[in-house]
Amino acid sequence: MPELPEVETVCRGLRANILGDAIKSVEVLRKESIGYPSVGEFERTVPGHTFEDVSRRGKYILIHMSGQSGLAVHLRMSGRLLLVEKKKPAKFLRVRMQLKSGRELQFEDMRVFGRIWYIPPGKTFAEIIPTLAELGPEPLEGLTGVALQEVFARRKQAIKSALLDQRLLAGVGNIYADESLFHSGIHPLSAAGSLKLKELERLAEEVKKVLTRAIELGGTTFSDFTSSQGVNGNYQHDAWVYGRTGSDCRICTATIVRVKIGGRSSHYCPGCQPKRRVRKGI
DNA sequence: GGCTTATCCTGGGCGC
DNA sequence: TGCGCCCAGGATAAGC
Repeated sequence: MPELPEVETVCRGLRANILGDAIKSVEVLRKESIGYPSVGEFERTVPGHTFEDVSRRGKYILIHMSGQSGLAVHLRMSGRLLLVEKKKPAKFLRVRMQLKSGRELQFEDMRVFGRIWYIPPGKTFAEIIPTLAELGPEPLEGLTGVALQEVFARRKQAIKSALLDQRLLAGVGNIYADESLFHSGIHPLSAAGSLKLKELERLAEEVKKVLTRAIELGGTTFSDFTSSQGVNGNYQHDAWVYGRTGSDCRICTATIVRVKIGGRSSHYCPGCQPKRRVRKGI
């Protein structure tokens, strides 16, 4: 499940390998994978552009190209952006871009939730993808407890749900939300707006630590994610609660529990994350 | 406006 | 072995 560390890992891989290369031709194998413009226009317009830079905003990969144009990619659930030397057939290949270097940039996506947008000259990424403008602060750009206090103010929803809301905080997904809450000792059902500044300061630090650690390890590979070179991440071996339902906590030996919060699986340790100001119901 | 729930999609796991 | 059901989850729309 690509979250900020996985997307950052892909961006770094692309930045190190595709700058200066150019797109020779494009083939869209699944029309749903193209967010903008139409498939026909995408295939006609994108070829000929040179890759100039790669950046990231939240979970969006932003590829800056020649002529003030760009490509935005969201991997969603199962998307993979792969740079391959040989044109090997991929089972879930949705979009393929042949590059002048002879390599191919492939977009694989088993569940077809991922999207690629072309950003035409004169337009900004946010003009084509309005949700980009609504994203919350970047966790790795100086996130503080005060900043969290501002975005969570008066919110009654569970802190777990609030952390997943990209308008409040960009880039955090299910895995790292669970891990950050565990390291902060905060119960996932705690009302977001009820947390004290001291708790939020610790949460801000743990979010940064967890994300930084995950980036160092190349992301998490539970099922679908690999880097742009097809290399699996290693964070899953570092997880303390995510995917450890029924296992003993490594700190207090209580049993890790899994509950549904906002329709998402949430993992926590009842010993290390005691209930306080917990919302009614799940 | 805030919050919850349903929907999209498909492979894998599980029970029968 | 094969079938059917459920689950995973990011983003968004719909509904309360």
